Formats: sequence, C-alpha cells, structure tokens
Amino acid sequence: MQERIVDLLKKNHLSVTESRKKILHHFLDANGALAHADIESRSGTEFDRVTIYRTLQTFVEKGIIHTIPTADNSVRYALCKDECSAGHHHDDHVHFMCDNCGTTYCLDHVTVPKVALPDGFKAIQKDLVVSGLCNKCSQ
Amino acid sequence: MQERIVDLLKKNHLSVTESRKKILHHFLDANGALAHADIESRSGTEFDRVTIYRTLQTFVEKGIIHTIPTADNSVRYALCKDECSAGHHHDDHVHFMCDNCGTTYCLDHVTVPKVALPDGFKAIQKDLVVSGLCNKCSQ
DNA sequence: ATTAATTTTGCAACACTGTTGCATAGTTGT
DNA sequence: ACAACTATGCAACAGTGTTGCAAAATTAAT
Repeated sequence: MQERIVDLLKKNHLSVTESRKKILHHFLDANGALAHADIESRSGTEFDRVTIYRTLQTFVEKGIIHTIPTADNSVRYALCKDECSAGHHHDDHVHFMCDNCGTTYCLDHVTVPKVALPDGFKAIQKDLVVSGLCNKCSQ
Repeated sequence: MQERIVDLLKKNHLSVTESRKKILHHFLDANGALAHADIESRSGTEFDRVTIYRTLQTFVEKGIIHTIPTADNSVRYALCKDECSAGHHHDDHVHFMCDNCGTTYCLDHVTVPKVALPDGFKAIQKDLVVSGLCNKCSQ
C-alpha cells in the first residue's frame, strides 16, 4: 500500500511528503468520493487546511484525482483510473450520489450517453450526475 | 412586463415587493442563468445581500426558478418553464455552459437520456451539464 | 554523508459565500 | 384605515477558498 502510494507520487514527479502520502491514503481507503471537509476531519489537526487545498489542487493537475460536479454544490474528489494522465482526463463516466448515505460513487462502467445539441452548440465536456438510492440503501 | 411579473408573484401567493419584482425582472431580461453574484452586481446597493439570498430561496421553493448544478461549483439559477410548480419540477432538460462567454443555457428541448445503472441503484434525479462552445461563440 | 537548490508547509491575513436572529418597515386582507 | 402578517435590513457569525511569505522538508549533486 505505502509502496503503491510512493510509486504513484514519483510517477507524477511529485515530492514524497507526509501530507501527500496520508491524503492519497484516504482516497485509496474510501470507496466513494471525498470532499475537502472529509479529508480535513479524517486528518484531524495533522496538517493545515491550506496544505489540503494545495495538495488536492496538485493532484487534480497531475490527473491523480478528478473533481465531481454535484447538485448540492459541494466540491468532491475521486481517484482517477489509470487511463487518466495530466491534463487528459477520461472522466466520461457517470457519477452517483446517494440521497440516504451521502456517498458519491464513480460508476466507471457507465458512460455518459450522446446528446443531440441544438445547431451551433459544440460539446467539449459532459457531466452526468445521478442521485437517488445506492445499492446499499435501496433495500 | 410589469404586469406579467406581478401576476407570477400573485399566482404563487407571494407578497409583491420591490426586491422580488426587480429580481424577477433580471431573470426575464437575462437569456441565460444567473448566479447570486450576477444579481447582486445588477442590483447595485439597491437591496441587501441577505434579501437576494432569501428571495432566491423563496423562488426556488415556489418553483419559479430552479438551480443548475455546475462543474465549477457555483450555484446558478434559471427561470422554470410554466409546467414547473412548487415542489414538482420538470427539470429533466440538459444545461449547457459556454467555456468562452460563460453563459449558462437551459436547453429545454433536449432531455436527459436514460442511463442503465448497476444493480440496486435507483435513480431519482439526473443532472446533465454539457460544456463547450455555444452557438454564438462557436464560429 | 553533507550541502545547496528547490519544493512544500504552516501561519496570518484576507475575500467571498451563505446563514440566522431580531427589530423595523412594508404588504395584505378586512 | 387598521390590525395581522410578511419581508427587509442590519449585525454577527460560520464555512470555503486564496495569496504572500518565512520556515521546514525534500530532492539532487557533490
């Protein structure tokens, strides 16, 4: 685990620091997406708020994590799959937010369907967020 | 115009006040969606920030406007079509954000396509936000 | 292994966004 | 015109996110 984390950081030409290792660890532990506040509460007073912001920014730039647009307008982050590289994200999968438990899922195998836009509109990015009940809460 | 605004407020059992009339006016004028900050800058110091927040909240509750989820995580509001009534929105249309001019469009005639979710996931709401270049900026 | 160069961190300060309580002002129905 | 109600403005506060700068940690080179 630790080795995998260090590899991931080195592969992206990032210095291996305590905060980066710990924050990456939280993402590998979590099965869903994490908000800034989640990381802050899981880390306690271990590092500064600013460090968390900057680390998340760096990870997004390097393509290690991606942001998820949400209906309730809180920024959430999730690990990118290996195909993602810096500046070239393949985040055309659907995101799911559970109204009951609040977990955000990356549905990696569900891709955003094509949409026919009016004349003159050119799509560059599509974000589909579905909310409802997840497989654990729907029973 | 003024008449239409007053009618809309009365139909929703809202007191007809200056701020509500002015804010509604801004929405009818705008061809795209508006953020809280847009309304604040268009209104100048005419009314308090808090009044704008509360007015927007009220309008959302009554189904006069609806919120738009955005990739950049800023809350935006747009007028609902007539079919929307309090608590029962028909916002299954696609939203489009122009990367160039920043305008947010409600593509009322483009509906969000069906998506096949993994077993156990139950969809209640779907939000599809497409970004790219709008018909004015794509040339 | 030590050192120098670079990068990251923590702190302080700040701007922006959004919420709540309460007294005042405005609106509605009689 | 009046009483009952609703909306507004103000003050205060909490949360979110950014920037500059000095101190600390990491990296690369000797």
